[in-house]
Amino acid sequence: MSPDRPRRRIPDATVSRLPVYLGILADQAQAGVANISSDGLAELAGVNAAKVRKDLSYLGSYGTRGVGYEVGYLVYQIRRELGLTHDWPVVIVGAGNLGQALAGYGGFGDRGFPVVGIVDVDKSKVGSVLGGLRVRHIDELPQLVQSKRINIGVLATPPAAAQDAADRLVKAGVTSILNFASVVLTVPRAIEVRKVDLAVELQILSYHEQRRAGGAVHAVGSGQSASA
Amino acid sequence: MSPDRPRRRIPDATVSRLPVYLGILADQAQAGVANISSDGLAELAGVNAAKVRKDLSYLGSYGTRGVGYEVGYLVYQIRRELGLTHDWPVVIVGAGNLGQALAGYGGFGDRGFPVVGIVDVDKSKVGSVLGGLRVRHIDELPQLVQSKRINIGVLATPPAAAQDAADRLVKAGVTSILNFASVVLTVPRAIEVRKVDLAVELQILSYHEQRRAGGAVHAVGSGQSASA
DNA sequence: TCAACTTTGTGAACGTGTGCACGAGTGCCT
DNA sequence: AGGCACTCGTGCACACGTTCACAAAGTTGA
Repeated sequence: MSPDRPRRRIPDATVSRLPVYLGILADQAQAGVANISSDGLAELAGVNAAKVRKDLSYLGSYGTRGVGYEVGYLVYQIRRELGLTHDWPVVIVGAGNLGQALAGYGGFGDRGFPVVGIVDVDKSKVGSVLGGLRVRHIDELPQLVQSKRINIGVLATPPAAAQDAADRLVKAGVTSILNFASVVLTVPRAIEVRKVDLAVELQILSYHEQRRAGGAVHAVGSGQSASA
Repeated sequence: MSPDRPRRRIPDATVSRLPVYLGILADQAQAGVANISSDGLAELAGVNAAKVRKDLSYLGSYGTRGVGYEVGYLVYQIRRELGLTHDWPVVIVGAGNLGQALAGYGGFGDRGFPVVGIVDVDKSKVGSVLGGLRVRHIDELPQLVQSKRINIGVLATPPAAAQDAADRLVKAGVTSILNFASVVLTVPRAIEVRKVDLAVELQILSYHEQRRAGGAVHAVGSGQSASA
């Protein structure tokens, strides 16, 4: 089966949209929709239809001209390409405010990323239970990563501790890191890091607010008329 | 005041890096560093030096050739351009797992985005106190936004409730939304939305992991061979 | 003062991403 | 069967972002 190897490189921009398509398509499948056009999917995803077609063309997955794409098949193809055919266990480093919330957040396991461990340096936190998981000491990280075959680490420490935690994750054998700390990490080239920084996001919004205020002025005080 | 209007448009890519530079520069200032070269800043930010110079050139802020940039002045300029010369109060919608964590997370207020309100539809949650703030009912949103002059809303509801919450935020007068729900929001064009989606980030990491496992190999092998 | 050295600011080339426009299949209806 | 309506796949042009390379401008030291 699958004699064709869709081993082409997929552009980063496309990779970051595939999960969005996947979510929408899964919803549609749930709702009993069998087929969807690039136009329909584009509308639901808030993007251009041509972009959807081009994105999907990288999958080697074929739609049917005149009809559209078969939702189920597309879901399968995207899952396959994203490596979602099996679960990816993750470990959370940092059992503070954010770490606790992430551990308790159901959205991870549901999506194929079960949290199988949570560690912290602070020994006073070790032993407490979060989201059904006992917090362990960070020294147990290598053992944990090995035994549970963990590839992905979630970094939820304070900024000051982030680099050390990242080093430990890498040394333990993790190859991808999702970094919530407001810090630029230094890691070996082979390690994939994605940063989620709330402060940065807010500051970008602030930029636009400030620009709005300074730019299209003399609407300063009063309310905004909402449209549509 | 300010006879110079640096009113050029700043590219999106640059805007999203300015907060990173700002964080680093603030640290440097704290540490007593007076000047920094584009090279030095680039290294700390993990980017190319030419990029740093081009980014900073959009500020109209001038470095000194042969010396570099004055850290304090740069901090001031970036803060000014990002609109961080005053606080931006924010309201959190959704007092669930994530909303609670965000409310308790100190990083917001510290960075100039004090959480001045948190609301939820669920009346059983109304009245409880999170991070020193009483949870109010979402019906009080318009009043809250008006009285506290809130421009930025943080959406931390379950996916199903997100669009309704967004509509309410917009109607209440909020003009920027930070969306943590895994949903594509439909809002008036004038509203600025930024999405933070943990599931998407993890799926992107998964793609790279999967590629790592399948790519280097020529193990055309059937099904999925567990890797590593 | 002058020469050697450092570092900025930016023009130009290159690479990536986006969107249009249209040829080429596919299904439906007569 | 043939024509029509629909929708995919993609070549092409354009916009945006990144990086190089170098002149201009400054500093330092003799």
